[in-house]
Amino acid sequence: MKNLFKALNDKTRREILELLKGQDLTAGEIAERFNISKPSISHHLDLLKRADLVTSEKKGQFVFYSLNTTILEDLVKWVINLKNDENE
Amino acid sequence: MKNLFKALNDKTRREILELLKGQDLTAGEIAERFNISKPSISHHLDLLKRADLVTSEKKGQFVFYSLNTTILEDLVKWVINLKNDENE
DNA sequence: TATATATTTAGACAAATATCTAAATACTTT
DNA sequence: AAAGTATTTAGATATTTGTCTAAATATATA
Repeated sequence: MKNLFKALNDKTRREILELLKGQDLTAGEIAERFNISKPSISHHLDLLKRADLVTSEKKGQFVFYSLNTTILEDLVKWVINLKNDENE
Repeated sequence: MKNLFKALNDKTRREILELLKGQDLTAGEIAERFNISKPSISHHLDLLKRADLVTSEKKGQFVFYSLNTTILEDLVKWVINLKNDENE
């Protein structure tokens, strides 16, 4: 959970996730969408990967990134637990 | 959303929310549960309040804090949106 | 093989963050 | 009114974080 909350606590990273919602993209394609250097984007992608929010696959010289939403189930569970037990 | 993600990105603050799940507590009672100074806890409570995750009410010299989970609905919506549109 | 393209790694730096102690503020009690 | 309790505010400091440029690595192509 620690890595998950950390990864989500950045606007750029959240926007990357939203970009990947529609399609898989290469690191370069992702970087194009932001006014941020490629190394910085690479760093954000690394954090997203550590949080298991994205997966990556190398194809030739490109690295394709994909959204992985299964991990978000844990977040929803955490929230629901907080809401449900509130009045017990 | 910015304040919400920020507030949740800290173990102590998440634990404060879990404490408040069962009952309202004063700032001092919350501080007792952690090996952290009262001013630091006060600061955490301030961040939680800014994120609208807790509300506070002064009663005499005490300040009671309560959990507010309604704001978490926004978080769940954000997650669900990310999950749902994934393959459209 | 040499050069170009894609991406990551390394190192530096400024800004943000979590923590502390000391002091200020607010309320209660003697 | 003075002293005690509860909480917050202020200011300092070490750590973490987001960003950059330069360099390294990996793959493709001429």
